[in-house]
Amino acid sequence: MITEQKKILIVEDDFNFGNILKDYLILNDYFVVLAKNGVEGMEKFQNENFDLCILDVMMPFKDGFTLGKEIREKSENIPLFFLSAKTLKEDVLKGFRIGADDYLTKPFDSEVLLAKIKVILNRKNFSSIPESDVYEFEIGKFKFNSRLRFLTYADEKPIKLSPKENQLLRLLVLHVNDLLPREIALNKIWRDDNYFTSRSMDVYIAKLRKYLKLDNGVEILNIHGEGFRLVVN
Amino acid sequence: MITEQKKILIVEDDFNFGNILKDYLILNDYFVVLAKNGVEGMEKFQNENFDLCILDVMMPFKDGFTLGKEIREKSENIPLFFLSAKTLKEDVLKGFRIGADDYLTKPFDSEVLLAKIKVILNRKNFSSIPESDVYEFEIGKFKFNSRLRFLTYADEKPIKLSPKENQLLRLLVLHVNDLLPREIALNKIWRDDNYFTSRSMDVYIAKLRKYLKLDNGVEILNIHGEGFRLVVN
DNA sequence: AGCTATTTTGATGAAATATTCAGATTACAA
DNA sequence: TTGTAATCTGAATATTTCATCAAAATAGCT
Repeated sequence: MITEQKKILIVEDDFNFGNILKDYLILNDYFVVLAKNGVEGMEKFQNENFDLCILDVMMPFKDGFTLGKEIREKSENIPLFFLSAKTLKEDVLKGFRIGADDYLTKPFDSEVLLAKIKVILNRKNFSSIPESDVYEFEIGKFKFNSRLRFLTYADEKPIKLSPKENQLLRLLVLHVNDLLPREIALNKIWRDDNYFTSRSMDVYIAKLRKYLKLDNGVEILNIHGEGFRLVVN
Repeated sequence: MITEQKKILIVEDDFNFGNILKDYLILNDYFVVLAKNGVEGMEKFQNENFDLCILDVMMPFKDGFTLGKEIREKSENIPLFFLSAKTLKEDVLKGFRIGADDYLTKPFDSEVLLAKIKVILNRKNFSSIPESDVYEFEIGKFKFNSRLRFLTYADEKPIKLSPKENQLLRLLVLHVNDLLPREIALNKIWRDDNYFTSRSMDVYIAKLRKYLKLDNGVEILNIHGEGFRLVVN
């Protein structure tokens, strides 16, 4: 499925509990990053792009509330759950005042947590239909629709692109006439940069070249050791 | 105050409890309507426009789950809370499966409920998007009424659609000629995205295709790995 | 309760897509 | 020029996703 896994940050100092939770969410098809304290949590949050954060409240050095507040300052919309053994009303309310979307008291049922995660991620999804995303391009005499995955030459009938072909062509177009570094493409499309993914990418470059041959003002050049370049004139 | 009061529907058969809750929310600047059973609740829901529904689960005649399901059929997006003394995991999960946004077990703290209400009503984009209540469509030579669940080809006698067929066709029409991502359809109609719901959706696509075959200017195309596309020319 | 319509589940095969491999060719650097 | 690494591309293989059918389960109705 091309629909990307949602990425969840868990910050939890209890190693065991954190890992169980992590495994459970992974099992349910989420991409999970586990940080074992507030400092590390903030670091990960800054460097990666998450769809949801789950924070333990009681942690040494930097507690969950403080971390939550910092996260809210950086991102006012990211869904935020607190986990805590503190069931005191005052703590719960504090969590919400900070901007939590929910506050789960330990022990909680993992399936219930999962249900809540789904609810909130779906809501976010629907509200932000990325209408602003560009998905129609011109490449010489081609028209390229990366949403419908069509590549159309003049009045010919559209060529259907596979997801990978489509993603790769889209990246090339976004860098048109400029270098698209191998590394970037591999990490974005294959989420990994190794010998095999690199070979795979070569195969897709070959396929795209075949399609683009229709217009000889368009070609994909290789920049040895660097990446590829889509040139249009 | 510039921001209009949000309108909340409470359905609760316990007269005392219902009124206390109502007064508390009014005190906190919400406009509140209290219905004392499921039937009355549905009636109010149909005739007025609410921003949030809070349903007691255990009620005579029509229980909260049933009511919740009916409300969800009418409105995919309206926030829905269940209140219940039933703390059993299975009940909670059932609530979420119906499409609840939260499930509060009695006794609960009113301030916590208030906090949760605020969170959900403040969620960006959500309070104000008027739900599309269009229900008459043309699909090539077909007329499609998603309220009556009829699909009519020219002057033939109308085909009755089942609820799921109807919902799916409606989503397709709303995205006509454009991609309807699997994920979106599954989350909206089945409230879950997994292997089995996905198989189920395929079955319904097949059914719809069979109906739509009458007009060969209309078809449902698959975009591999992405979703479906209703094309009309 | 018993009947009917609807929905889910599971299996199977087909189609589409992705990866891997092998043998060439090309680019680069010493 | 010569050796090595990088790239190219066709073809074989593997994997994922989709279509279809029929049985089982569920929900709705009288």
